[in-house]
Amino acid sequence: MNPNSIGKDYLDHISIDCVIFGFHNKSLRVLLLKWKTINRWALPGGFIKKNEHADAAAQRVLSERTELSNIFLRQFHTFSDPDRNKADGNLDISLLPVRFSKEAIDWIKGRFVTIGYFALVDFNKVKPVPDLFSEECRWWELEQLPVLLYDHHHIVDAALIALRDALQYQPMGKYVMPKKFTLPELQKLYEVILGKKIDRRNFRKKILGLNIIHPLGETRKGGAHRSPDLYSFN
Amino acid sequence: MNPNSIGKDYLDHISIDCVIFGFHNKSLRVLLLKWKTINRWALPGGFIKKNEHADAAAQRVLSERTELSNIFLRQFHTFSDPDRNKADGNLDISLLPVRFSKEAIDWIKGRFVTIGYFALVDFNKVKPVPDLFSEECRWWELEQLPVLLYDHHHIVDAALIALRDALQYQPMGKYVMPKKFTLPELQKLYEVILGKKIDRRNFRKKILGLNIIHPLGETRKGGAHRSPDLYSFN
DNA sequence: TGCCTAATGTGTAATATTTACGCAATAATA
DNA sequence: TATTATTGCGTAAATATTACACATTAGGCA
Repeated sequence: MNPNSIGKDYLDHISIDCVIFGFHNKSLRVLLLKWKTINRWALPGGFIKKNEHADAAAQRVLSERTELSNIFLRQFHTFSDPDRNKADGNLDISLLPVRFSKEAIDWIKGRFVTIGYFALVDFNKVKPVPDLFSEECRWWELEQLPVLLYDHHHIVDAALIALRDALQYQPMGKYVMPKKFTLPELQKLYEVILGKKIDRRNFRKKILGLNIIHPLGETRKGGAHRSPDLYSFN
Repeated sequence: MNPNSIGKDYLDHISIDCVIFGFHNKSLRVLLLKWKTINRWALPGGFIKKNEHADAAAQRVLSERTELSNIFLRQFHTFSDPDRNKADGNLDISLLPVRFSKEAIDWIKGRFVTIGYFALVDFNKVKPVPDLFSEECRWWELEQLPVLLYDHHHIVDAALIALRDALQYQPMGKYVMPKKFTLPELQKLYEVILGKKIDRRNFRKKILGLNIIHPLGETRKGGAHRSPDLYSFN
């Protein structure tokens, strides 16, 4: 994003925000940005070009932050509380990057209706990249998020609920699991998303019955006990 | 809405559109507006005031069109195709109401990202009221919609899918059925929303098991055969 | 080397939910 | 009063979900 394009090339008062989910070490994570100067963590987001689809804008933000393309992306809700950017009362966005013009700063400080998306990515393939507003981009465990900018924590909560609902219909493990994985690993993913324990044996039966994964004939070595079989999505 | 407030009191490039569902004579219906001059039917919609929540804007539009308050309302998707208002290539919005200023007409002709809501109302309680752009407001059977403005037909389709999904989780008959109704009537509602036939006896078992309705001890007279019992939602 | 431990793979039984369908009761019509 | 079509009520079959027993395996350790 070009600092000079702020407030000119984009639609006014509309933004998109992405809750990017990854899975690593048995825990669900989201990719966050640390905003400059104000030192607050926030969701990756951006604006919509005057002739751009919001989905395209989200996909653009996603590729910029992760260096991935063709990411699983789904719009889940639009947040329009007129005071949603005032949740942080003591926060002055104008302290942000100095290279913005006064007009651009006024533009950014205005009200934004934001379209929320959630994305699913392979944790191992992501190369986190900060944007113009941020100095750092990294994964956070969903269970241990820092204080977030504005209403972003609320957006994350809503995204998780949307993901949970979606998982009932559509098996989306494909987008978050690495190429090779074990059934216990996949089960853990389901457990953290659904927020409940699942019986090993029933889970196996269910997933294998869906015919969406196949065994590779290999096992994951190195564990303390019996080596679990490795699978891949079809 | 005051014609002079167009393009001034509202957020630019953002609108809301409502798919208002009603149920009458065994069929699902939506409330549509016939736009002046261009004579095309469209969804009731409106703009968001500069300090207004989109939900409030939708509720406002809803009460204006139906003369009802406290309507069941749910946001389901935001439509952002930059060309969505160009689907009607030969349509010139500027032919619309003469009392708008040139600025207002330019504003309206611009791109709009629209937040889609669906609403459930009691058909019998609605008094359809046209808005500033329209000369008529009336119900249309979902199965026999006319050609709609822009991408509104697509919005209706998406709303129906959202309603269908929601009905699985939450019994929403309460909002569309009249105070007194029979089980076969309620069943028909489910059938038209879900798009499939349901077994009478299983439907009865399921609904009664939910403990959301109670018999009134009366029956609906006048039918050609056995009079069905009347129920109300709790 | 061989036992212990804990996790995985496989199977089966119990339970709950969904689906299918038979039959009696009833109200208008002829 | 018989006919007909629809409603109310009940039961059985099929399917899906849940619970749980037991054998297999790999590393740890004596």
